Amino acid sequence: MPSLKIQRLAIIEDDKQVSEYLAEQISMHIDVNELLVFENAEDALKELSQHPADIAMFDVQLPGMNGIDCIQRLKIIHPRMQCMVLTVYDKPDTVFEALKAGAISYLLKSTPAAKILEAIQEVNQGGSPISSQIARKVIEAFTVKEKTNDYFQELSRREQEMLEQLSMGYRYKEIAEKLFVSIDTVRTHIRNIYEKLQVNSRVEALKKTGFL
Amino acid sequence: MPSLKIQRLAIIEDDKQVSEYLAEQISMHIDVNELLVFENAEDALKELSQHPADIAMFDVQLPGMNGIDCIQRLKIIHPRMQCMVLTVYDKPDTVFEALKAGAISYLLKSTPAAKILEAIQEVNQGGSPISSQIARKVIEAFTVKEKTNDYFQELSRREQEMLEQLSMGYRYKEIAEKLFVSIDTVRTHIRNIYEKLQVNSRVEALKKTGFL
DNA sequence: AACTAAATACCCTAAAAACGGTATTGTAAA
DNA sequence: TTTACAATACCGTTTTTAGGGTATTTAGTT
Repeated sequence: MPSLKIQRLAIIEDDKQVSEYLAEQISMHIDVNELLVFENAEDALKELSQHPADIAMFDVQLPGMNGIDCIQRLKIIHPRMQCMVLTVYDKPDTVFEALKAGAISYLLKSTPAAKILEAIQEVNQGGSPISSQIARKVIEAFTVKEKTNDYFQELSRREQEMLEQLSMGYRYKEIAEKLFVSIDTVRTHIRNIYEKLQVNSRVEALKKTGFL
Repeated sequence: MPSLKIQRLAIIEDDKQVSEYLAEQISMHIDVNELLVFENAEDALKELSQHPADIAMFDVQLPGMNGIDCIQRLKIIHPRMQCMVLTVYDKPDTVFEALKAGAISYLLKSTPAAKILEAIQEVNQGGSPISSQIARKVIEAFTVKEKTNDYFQELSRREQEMLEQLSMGYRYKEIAEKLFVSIDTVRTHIRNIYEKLQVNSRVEALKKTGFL
């Protein structure tokens, strides 16, 4: 793997043994200009808000603010900062929270050092290394989520058109004009859509059919 | 990694060079009882429907039926069969189709042999190895909730929360209850959101902030 | 100390959406 | 041919949203 240079890399980890070992391994094997180590999320947030790192590796459990909340805040300010999570927690909730917060990599601490170094390189090259146990959880959640789009198929052609118009933010009156029907026809179609989808508002209908 | 025994492993690949090389590598390094090689999806489907494998590795592009359709059919009959995809395609659509069909692993053919062998072991142990480039696409699709949208950033923290609630399909009354404020407060926030975003309906607001 | 933005809350009105029933026409399937 | 459904349309009523104005409190900034 070609080792691209990394400008600034940050480690946020309260266990000094871990952070020191990581820092040592990283500086030995990876070409990093600046290597920052923070012992808590607050310090990291303060510094990285001002001067973002290219890559930041977070522990989840930290004294005070946890790593995930810290990622969330930092990603708002610096969306291009690549945040990795390195933790002992493999609970699905924690994983999804981290990914939702903007983490691009999720590794378990049981991962051998060589793999972690490899993962840093992969992140630097636009990859998204995830422990395979974690990946399974993500995929399982993903497949469940994607299946719901069958609802759209159950609607009639005209109903699908109506829903598309709704997704574009038009009002009943506007839809009626665009599709050359009366406003009551639009009403009826949408009522039937809600009935079929078992919802009672536009946003719910759009959610259920995958528009949202 | 402890090498658990694999009873039946199948390779579905039309390029004989690839399949022979894979078979050789696998039989050299992994403890497999039966190693089956199929040159097309039809043959694999016929045999594996009757006698499923523990793990099956599919190429996507095959003469006749493609690997993904084959996985889909097989997973209906044998849900516990672990299907891996090994392909040159990293198009998001192909990846999602494969995962939706029930594939539990998605690797690029550029992956070195050692990694592929490792991946087989991981699948055998309940993991879900995915090339890190692929993982990024999955994660990005999974976290469509990218709040890096400029308009979204212009809103205050509370306004962002309100918008999130709207995106979940809640009514003002429900939002008020959930966030422990009066319905009038919700109204005011949403009025201010519309003002800032220059829109005049929920769906427009959700579109503009990237929720839709 | 004055200013500002954010969060809270109340008032009112008009427009839009949701929910209900019913009916006609055409077309396609049983 | 009867049934079923899709698409059209009209009649209601109630609830929800959108819009406007105004005001208080708190926290942060100048």
